[in-house]
Amino acid sequence: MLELDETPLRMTSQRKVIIDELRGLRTHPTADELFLRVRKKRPRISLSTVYRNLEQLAGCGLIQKLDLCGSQRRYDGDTAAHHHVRCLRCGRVDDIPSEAMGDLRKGVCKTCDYEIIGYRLEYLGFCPRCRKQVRRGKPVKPKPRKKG
Amino acid sequence: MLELDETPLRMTSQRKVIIDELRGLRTHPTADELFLRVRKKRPRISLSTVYRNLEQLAGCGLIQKLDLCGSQRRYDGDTAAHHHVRCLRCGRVDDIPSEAMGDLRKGVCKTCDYEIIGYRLEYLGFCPRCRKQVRRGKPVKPKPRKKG
DNA sequence: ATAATTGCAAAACATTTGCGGGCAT
DNA sequence: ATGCCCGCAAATGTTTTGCAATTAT
Repeated sequence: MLELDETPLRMTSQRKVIIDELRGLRTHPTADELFLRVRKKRPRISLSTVYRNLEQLAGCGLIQKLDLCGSQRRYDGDTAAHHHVRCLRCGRVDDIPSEAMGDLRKGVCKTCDYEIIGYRLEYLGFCPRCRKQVRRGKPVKPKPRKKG
Repeated sequence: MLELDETPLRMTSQRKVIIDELRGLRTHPTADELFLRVRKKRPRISLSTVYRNLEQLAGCGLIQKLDLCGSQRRYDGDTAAHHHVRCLRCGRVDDIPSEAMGDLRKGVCKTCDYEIIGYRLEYLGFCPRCRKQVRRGKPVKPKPRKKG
């Protein structure tokens, strides 16, 4: 597993607590959930520091930013590609172990223990127009920050 | 297809323009994208009216609220369940026609004409804890609005 | 020493809500 | 006439950013 001291990032205590806490969880917390936990160990830490670090750690490949349902982004200490289950009632998010993938019809999934109601599938790629732009070397820029 | 006059909603001109515009698009606009278009026909309409109507129309089943990648919610005039492709460069979202589902490996999808880079799969259901709550009749409430 | 990083405050964004007046029924 | 709905403005919730002080290198 990639470690903090193998990156260009400085090893601050805040950073270390953030990454340790995140890696110790299997629930893929939002930034503010993580903030509440981290604050128990470092009471003076700020929410911006948490956000900033999550961004940087994801940029270095030490953690993964998730873009799932819901209004808040979630973060994952496991950088391997895998899928997730989200609870429709409490919002908790867990991993789908690869062994469970065959077991995901309606009803209770034996391996992940969720009652599966449905799923959401979104493909990602380049539309016809952008394919050309990308081939011509124009960079992938997601969309200007506001006001067109 | 379900129509406006079959719902308890009043048939205001704003509402009609919103639903017509949305149904005429295949790109699943965000609220503000739709607002810009609708404003050409009704220059005095407000963004809140667009949001409020999208919410109500989705509640009545005339349109569909989408919860895809990205920071903004998108809306779909087609209420049938289906999947989507999102362009990683411009953010455009299109339908995946069901005939295309077999054609979605890496490379250019013949039917939808996107270059497919990957996909995102999220299962939805009830976690072990909430399963019990739901069985006891406790309602599905997503999470209190803020401040615990 | 120097440059990255922090905490705080404020800005930026996306969405929702309160209200008084207007319009569909 | 009733009350749903509109536009406007303000509030809310999430994430980002500017800045001066602090800290890892």
